[in-house]
Amino acid sequence: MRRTMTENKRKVPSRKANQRASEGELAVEPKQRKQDERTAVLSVCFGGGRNAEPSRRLGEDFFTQPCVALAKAFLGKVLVRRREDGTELRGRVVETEAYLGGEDEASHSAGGKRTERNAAMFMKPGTIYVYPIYGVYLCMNVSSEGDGAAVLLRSLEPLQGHAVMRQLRAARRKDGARALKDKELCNGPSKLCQALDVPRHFDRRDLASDPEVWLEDADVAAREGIVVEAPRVGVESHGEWAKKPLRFYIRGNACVSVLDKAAERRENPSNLRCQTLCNRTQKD
DNA sequence: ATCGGGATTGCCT
DNA sequence: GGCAATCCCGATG
Repeated sequence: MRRTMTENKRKVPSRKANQRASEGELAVEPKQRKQDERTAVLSVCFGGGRNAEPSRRLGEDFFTQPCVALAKAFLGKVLVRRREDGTELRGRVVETEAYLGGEDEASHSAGGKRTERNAAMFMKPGTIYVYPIYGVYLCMNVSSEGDGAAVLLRSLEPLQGHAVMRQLRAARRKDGARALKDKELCNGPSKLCQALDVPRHFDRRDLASDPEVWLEDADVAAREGIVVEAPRVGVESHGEWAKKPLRFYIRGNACVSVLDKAAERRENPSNLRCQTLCNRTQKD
């Protein structure tokens, strides 16, 4: 079998490692847990901490809006992952991309193309679309209004569960590699899937009603003027659609995966800075 | 059955 | 900042 021959040589995580990472065998060391709790307290302070509220979960109505509007609306909201042991992992969405379907050549659903893989893109708004990329990684999208349209989640600012996230991410890295900084835990579409333990089989689930993953409203919303609009990442080969500003991120947030300085200057020449939770609590 | 490319990441220079 | 790793999916014959 070819796989067993190459298994040992791989630098990228083996299938076994992936499985391990998603089964939650990883113990959290006491030291890290302590740090985790401290950060969680910070989040509550800065975030407003209205925990008494019945539920901040966003429902179907939220997801039922046009793709670009939803991609922007996602910014500042909090993605929550509840694992089997009850652990809740939280991250603020700081970077998204809109994939419109139809005319959008960079979309998996370009030209209305519908396959087994991308079926979730055509399902009701709020449906999760998880697909594998480059053989080893996953990306998570959420269906919006519009046929075949979906929003790619690109980056999160970790808010709760840093230690678990770090474990999940480290499981796929070289032994002895340096520990990841907080801002590196979820600063990429596949990194956030690893850190929040979002598995492939979440594909076609409903973000509005699923018990293991949901989206929460937050007190710190992305305000007008702090959202940068830039071309999407990694779609270079898709002609004029590659240039359209369909990527959105929170200006100044340290957890954004790829900055576009030119776009930032274009939108606000005065070099405005936005301090968000991430910047204040990141130590690097 | 086979083939080509990809909404990425991590490691090395 | 370059580039290899790695394999699934969809297209094609």
